[in-house]
Amino acid sequence: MVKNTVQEERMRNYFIQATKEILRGEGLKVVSVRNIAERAGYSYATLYNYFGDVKELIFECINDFQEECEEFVEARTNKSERGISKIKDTIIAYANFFVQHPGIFELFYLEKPNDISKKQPTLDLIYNFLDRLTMEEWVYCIKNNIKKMDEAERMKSEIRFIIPGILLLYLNRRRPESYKQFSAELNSQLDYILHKE
Amino acid sequence: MVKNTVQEERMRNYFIQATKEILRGEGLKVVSVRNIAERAGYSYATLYNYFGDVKELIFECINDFQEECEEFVEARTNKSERGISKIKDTIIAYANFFVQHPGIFELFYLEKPNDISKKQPTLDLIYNFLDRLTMEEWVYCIKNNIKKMDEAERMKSEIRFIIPGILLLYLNRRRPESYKQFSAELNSQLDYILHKE
DNA sequence: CAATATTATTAACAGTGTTAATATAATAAA
DNA sequence: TTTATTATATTAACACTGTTAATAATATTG
Repeated sequence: MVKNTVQEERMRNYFIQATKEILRGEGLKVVSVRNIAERAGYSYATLYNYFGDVKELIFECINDFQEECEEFVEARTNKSERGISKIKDTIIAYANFFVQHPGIFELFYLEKPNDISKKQPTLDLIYNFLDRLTMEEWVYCIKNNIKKMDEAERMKSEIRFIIPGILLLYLNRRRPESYKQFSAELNSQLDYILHKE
Repeated sequence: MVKNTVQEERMRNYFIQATKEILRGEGLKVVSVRNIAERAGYSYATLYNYFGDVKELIFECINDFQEECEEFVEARTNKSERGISKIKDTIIAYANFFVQHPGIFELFYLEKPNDISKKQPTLDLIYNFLDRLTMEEWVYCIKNNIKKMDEAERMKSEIRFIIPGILLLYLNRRRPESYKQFSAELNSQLDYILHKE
């Protein structure tokens, strides 16, 4: 029984890895049951022995990608000056991760699960992801009297919405048109949000 | 030649109206070539005599829906107190339009055209839509020294990103979980953005 | 080794967008 | 008015999509 579960988990992982490869490379639009299965080395119907439907499989990738995103951000901010400066760098790194992997942005924010109620924990992870990435530094800021607690909360909630917003418009609507403009806009927004009052 | 163009425009409109009906009712996921054509009273292949592909047709609906949204907002704000108060009401009405028509939100912000370069004017319309809806009141605010020009610009650009962001998370990720919470969050964000400094 | 239970595969169904060949309708010329 | 031409609409077909049921292959147990 235990052994069975291990094998089952292994199989699930083959499909998850295959899906991740396609998502990272060609993007969400070329993710298909037959496509995934071929890359995993199995028939398309085999997939249904391990996942209820293809959306379930696709959403499984979110956890893995969050870890990758975390590493990506970590690698780009570990030398940042502590406090607001590091928070800003973290958010910029977070945004750049999605600019480099627009397919993952689609997965995180655009793709709808078949049964949204079943994916509540995953949706919560997405919603609170930036909070989690910056939490340590916010604590640092409050402890060192750089920001007050309610001030920090306000900024966090503003950032929670503005980052998906600016990414949505840039990645999905090409506004602003160039990365340079996007980057400048993001920088300006963050400076304003983080330094006011 | 002229007559021909008129008829052609009439035909295009049959398909556009059919598409709009489906979008408003069942949403983007049930929009299909055969579905649209049936509702328009034509065969599915006829559609391709008037539109290059189905995405082109779908994007044609954006103009019409913008007008509807404008009327929706107008009807809900014509008695608002002029100035910041009316700007806030306008933005809330704008958001509520999409809450009541999530399919139209998908169309405006989520759906990707086949050839994004061909849809630049439409994408610009979307990007500047809220600006257009609030422009008159911003002018009013500046003229009456309620806000300075650069202050107003900052607020406009903040709103440009935060509104799609909060709508994206609520409509696509069910965060926050209830409309009441969403509404409170939106209200709080707007108060903060519009009244600071 | 034989019987059973698991797991993987193929075939099929109902969809999707799109194109080419065909049928129908409207127009122009005789 | 009848014929020839052109424009428009329709059906058939192709290559996809997700999903399920029946079948084939494999592994496990008696």
